[in-house]
Amino acid sequence: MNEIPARYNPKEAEDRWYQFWEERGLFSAQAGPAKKPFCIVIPPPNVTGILHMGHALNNTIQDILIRYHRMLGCAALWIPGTDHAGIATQNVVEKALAKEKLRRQDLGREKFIERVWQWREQYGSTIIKQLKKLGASCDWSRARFTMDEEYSKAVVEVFIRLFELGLIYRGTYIINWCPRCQTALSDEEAPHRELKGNLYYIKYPLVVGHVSCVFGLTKTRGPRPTAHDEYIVVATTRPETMLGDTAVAVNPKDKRYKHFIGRTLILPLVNREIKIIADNMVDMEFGTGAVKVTPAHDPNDYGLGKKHGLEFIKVMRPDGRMNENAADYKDMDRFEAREVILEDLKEKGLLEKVQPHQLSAGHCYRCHTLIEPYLSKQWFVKMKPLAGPAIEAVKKGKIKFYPKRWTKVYLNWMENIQDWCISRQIWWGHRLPVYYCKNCISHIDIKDNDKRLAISDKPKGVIASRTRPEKCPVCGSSDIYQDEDVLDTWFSSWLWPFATLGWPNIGSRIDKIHPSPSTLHPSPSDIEYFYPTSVLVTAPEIIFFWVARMIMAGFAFIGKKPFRDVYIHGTVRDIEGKKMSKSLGNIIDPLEIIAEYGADALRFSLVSLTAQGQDVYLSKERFEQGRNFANKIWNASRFILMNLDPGYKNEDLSVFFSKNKLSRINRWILSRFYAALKEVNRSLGAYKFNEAANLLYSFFWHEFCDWYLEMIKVDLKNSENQLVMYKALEKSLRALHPLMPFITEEIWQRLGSWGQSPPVFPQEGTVPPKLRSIMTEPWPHVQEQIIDKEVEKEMCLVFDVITLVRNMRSELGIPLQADIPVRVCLASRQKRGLLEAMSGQIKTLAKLNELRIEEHYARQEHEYAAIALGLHVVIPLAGVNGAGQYKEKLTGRIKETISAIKAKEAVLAKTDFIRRAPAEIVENEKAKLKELKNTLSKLKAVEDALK
RNA sequence: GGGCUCAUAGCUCAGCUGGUUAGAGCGUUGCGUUGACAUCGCAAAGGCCAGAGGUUCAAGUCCUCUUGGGCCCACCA
Repeated sequence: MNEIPARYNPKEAEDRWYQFWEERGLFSAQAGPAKKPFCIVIPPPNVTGILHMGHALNNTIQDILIRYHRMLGCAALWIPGTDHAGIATQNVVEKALAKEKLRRQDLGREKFIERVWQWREQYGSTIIKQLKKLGASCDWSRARFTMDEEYSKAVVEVFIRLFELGLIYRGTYIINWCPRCQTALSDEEAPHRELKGNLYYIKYPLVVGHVSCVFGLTKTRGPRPTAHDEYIVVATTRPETMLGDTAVAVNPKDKRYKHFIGRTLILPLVNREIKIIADNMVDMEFGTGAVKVTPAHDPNDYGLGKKHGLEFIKVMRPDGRMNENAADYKDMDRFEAREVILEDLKEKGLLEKVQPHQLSAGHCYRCHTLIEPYLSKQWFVKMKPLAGPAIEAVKKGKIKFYPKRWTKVYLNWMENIQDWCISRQIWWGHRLPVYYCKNCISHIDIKDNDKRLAISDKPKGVIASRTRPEKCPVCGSSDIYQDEDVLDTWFSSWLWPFATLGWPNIGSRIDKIHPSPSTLHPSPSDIEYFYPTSVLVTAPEIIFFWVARMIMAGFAFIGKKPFRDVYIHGTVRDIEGKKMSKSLGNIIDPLEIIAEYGADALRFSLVSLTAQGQDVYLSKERFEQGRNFANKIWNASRFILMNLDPGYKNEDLSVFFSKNKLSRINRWILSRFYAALKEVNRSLGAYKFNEAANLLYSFFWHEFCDWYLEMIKVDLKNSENQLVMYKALEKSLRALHPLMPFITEEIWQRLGSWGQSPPVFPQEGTVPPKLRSIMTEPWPHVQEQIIDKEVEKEMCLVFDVITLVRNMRSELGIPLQADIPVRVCLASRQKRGLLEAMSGQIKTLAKLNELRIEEHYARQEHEYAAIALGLHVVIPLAGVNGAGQYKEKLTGRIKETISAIKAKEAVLAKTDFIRRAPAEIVENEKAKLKELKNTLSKLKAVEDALK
């Protein structure tokens, strides 16, 4: 007991208590009618993930909510898990293979997938371990992985259902193609970024009559002098795609080009004839008003191509190199081809000019490679029908975003939703449950040399099936093969809130383990009980990827929303406002912070910095605040533990209260505790975590430690003080527990069962065998009747007097060692009584050897200095050398007070104010004026006394 | 092009539905080893709340515009 170290050592305590909680199964929650459900599903981190500050913030918030609700008596379930993260994981494993000089193709699909699973076995739980370090109280027994067998069933089920509803289709479209990952990506996976590019103006020669203008086609003959109508200049940012041009489009209203419509051009470098077409889509203002049309390499041009029946000529291979349609440029990389093509055009005099041009283009969200709009056959989900209920639910407030502004972002995206490209040309993921009968289907993949495309791809001979079909249901052939593609990772993530609760197997896990003995009150299944989940805590980046899609999936497959609230926290940035990222090298590693300052310090600092919806700017020093606070809690507790007398009885506080036995100071601290607690409840209920953190911080540090503990030091062994200091600490620990789970447990356990016999105090470094845990103790209940504004006001006066004396001492340069006598003069008899009653504490805290409390301020000889704040506090000035300085300050203060009085008088002189402002406010202002005047007269009296 | 967001003390930020003398942490300056804590205590200095208009009895707070940061979305050849 008396060997409590002066410094808290988080390292040792944290692992010990985490193990304690986990071994006792305190994280698990079960469906049952006795409690209210509270459920959060974790945003599943990637299996490849390592804990960064974003995770730390995200999971701290969730853990606070879970621990808070657990203490409130809910069945609080936090479902953890990881995401298989298709492309990201495949990339990681491929990198590992590359070290062995292997490509995945060398292994083959099956062997490669085996390797990924191996990798997952070895490294996949890294982030889970790290979450435990943070203190996350997830129910680990329910951990899910999006590639689990059970989970995969949900994925297949959803695919089949959508397919049967006609909401999944296959088609050939321009999609976002990453030439490095060599897969299609959804629009969300190809975020736009600013690029510094050029706008190239290229001359396309006109065919005159039926004979081509041949200039520029041979290298020997240079361009001949040109008349205006001999070529059309088009502007492009991607000249390499010109090889696939099949038209040039102009606006039909454009007078400059009207007479060219329908005429033929020669496509330079490949010498193909292309037509000039007219379309309203063409912006006359941009470039030259004439646009080259490349239907196979640009989404806009694709539309034009379909509309005008143009040819679709692909000039690139999936790896971003030019194909056989690219004439001399075959096998060149797309960027190399651009350079060479520009050189060639320049040489032929066909490059009119080059203009710097800012543009933005899609980049692969996994490897940041510039996306190539690429024509290919992919699978899509029709999203419009799914969006309807998801829009309505948010509009009607059934699902609420915190902060509110994200509602608009969500609705805007949902209302303009595009079909979702879900097929990926990678190996790691859920393979499409689609099979083809060789016999039935002439299933021709697009070859690079296909110039014409069948636009419609009706699924004839395509079988979508939950299990691999033995035979073709149409022709009976057994020559069946499965689609090679896998599904977008997010196609499994969007099922997370219900797939983790056992869908589509509705039977509850609990039912299986503990069959309900009573038919009257059968245990609800997990999904019945916990779904819809309570709140989703996530980052803004994945609103479209994940949040919106989960809402759609919830309505589509369960018929209910997946969660009530969505809390969107800010992005973690460095102190310069840059997003923390590995590549920028500005990472602050949460694990390093935990090692150095402790998980509680990390959690507290993070949360106290997170105003709702604002980004968090971090530097390492920020965590010192959390560490210092943990140390403060530790030391205040240490002090209490050292002074707690085991002989006293831990009685029920309400008995004390009802007898009105408690001293003013004790009533005050309890009142302040409950007042703060009430605010904490309100803050947590509104997801204002920084407010909750700061309320508890300032209560504990500045009220409990700085005032309360200092004051009761006067009479520590008093049984009432013993009781209240114990109670206030114990309750504070419980209120702090969701924020700082480890240190609160450590101290709470050391407090043991004080006052009960026999007291149990665990030894340092050991875990007591049968102890309860603070994490399953009830959250303190706000005792309204204990909140006492009168007592708070009274104590304010006491604090004012002490502060005033200290202030004067400091100003007058009277050292703290010197005990001095002080006179306090005030008219109110009641207040005098109050100060009289508290004089012991006042004398101690202000270091006085004498405190005289008088009714009237009687002017004395020079030996007194004084200052007023509705009362006179008088300090003898004899032998003090700071007096001159003090006089100056006094004059300043008088001036300030006079101007404050003038300002108030001006306000009160306005008839509009008296007439329109609420009476309460007017009264308030009048009272203030009176007090100011009172203060002024006292200040003046002091000034006189000093003369 | 559309939308969002921020601008408050030297620094990083709070400030809920408009109503005391605008707060905190860090930093700065004094003083301090007082029975837990120097990862501490006491005190102090420091703000025309970005700028300009407007609404109101009353504006850091609401509205409009301007300036300057940040972010998101868009079929910006």
